[in-house]
Amino acid sequence: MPAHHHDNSDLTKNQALVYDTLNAADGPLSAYTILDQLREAGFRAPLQVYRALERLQALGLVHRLESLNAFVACSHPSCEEDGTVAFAICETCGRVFEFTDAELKSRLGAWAKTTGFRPQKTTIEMRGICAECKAA
Amino acid sequence: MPAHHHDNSDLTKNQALVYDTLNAADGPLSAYTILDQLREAGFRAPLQVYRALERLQALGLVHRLESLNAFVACSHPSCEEDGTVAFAICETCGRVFEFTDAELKSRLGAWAKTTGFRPQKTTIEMRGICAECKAA
DNA sequence: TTACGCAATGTAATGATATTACATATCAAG
DNA sequence: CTTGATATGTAATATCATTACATTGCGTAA
Repeated sequence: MPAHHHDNSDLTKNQALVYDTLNAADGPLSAYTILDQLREAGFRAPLQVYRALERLQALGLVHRLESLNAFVACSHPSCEEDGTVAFAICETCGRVFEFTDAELKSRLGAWAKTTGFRPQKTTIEMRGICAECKAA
Repeated sequence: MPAHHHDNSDLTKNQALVYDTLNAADGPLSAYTILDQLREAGFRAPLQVYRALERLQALGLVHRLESLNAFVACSHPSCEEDGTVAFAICETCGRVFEFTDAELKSRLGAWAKTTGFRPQKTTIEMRGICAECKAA
C-alpha cells in the first residue's frame, strides 16, 4: 500500500472520530474543542485527542496551525508528498485557505542549501483579512 | 547595550529589562523563563512580561516564534520596515537564524493579490538541524 | 491453545502558556 | 492641582499540552 491515499479504514476509532470532527468543521478547531465535541462519543481526556492528532498529522491528513494552536483537516490531496504548505487565516471569519507554491518552497530550500541547514518541518502562515470579509 | 535599532531610552523600565534579557540570551526564551530571570529585578507576574513583549514586538525589536511559543530579540536591523521575516530554528542547539528573502515575500504577496487576501502578519519558520549540529 | 508482545486506549495528575479583571502609580498637559 | 492617558502591580483564571502509569485488544510464535 502506498504511503498516501488513506481513507478512514486506515484509521483507528479515535483517529477517525477526530478526523471526522475536523472535516465537519468549517474552520480550525482547538484540541479542547474537539474533545468537547467528542464527549458524547466517549472521549474523556485531552490525551485522546492529542494522540489522534499526532497520527493524523503524520499521515498528512491534518495540519497544525502554529499561530492559532489549532488544527484543520487538510484540504489539499496528498499533502504528505509536498511537505511545504502555506496557510492564509482570516482574522474575521476564521476560515483557513491552504495553498502551495513551488517558488516559495524553492526559495526556502535555496536558503537551507547555502547555509547547510536541514529543514524538517516548515510553517508558513499569513494572518489577515480574506477577500469576502474585506468587501463586507 | 545593543547598538542598533532604537536605544533603550525609548523603552519603559520593564520593556528595557525584557529586551535586555532577550539580547543577553543566545536563543529564544519563553515568557516564563524571562519572568524567572527578572524576579530579582522585581518582576512578579507573567503579565509584566507579556505586556513588555507586546510593545517590543510592535516596535520590531522582538519576534515571537509561533512554533516554539517563545521570543527572540531581532537580529536584523530595521525589522519593523520589512514585516516579512523568516526563521530557521535548530532543534538540536536551539539557535535561531533570522533571514529575509525578497522573492519569498513577493510570492506570498502575489498569492494575496490574486485571492484578495490582505495579510497583516506573516509567520515563516523552518524547524530542522543547523549546519554545525549536522556536522557534529 | 496459551503466552507473549505490541500498539492503542483509558485516566489522573501536572506542567506550560496566556489572558481577564481590577487596583494603583506616574507624569505631562491644561 | 486636577485630569486623562499610559504604565504598572497583583490575583485569579483560562487555555494548551505532556508525563506517568494502568488496561485492553489483537496478531502471532511456541
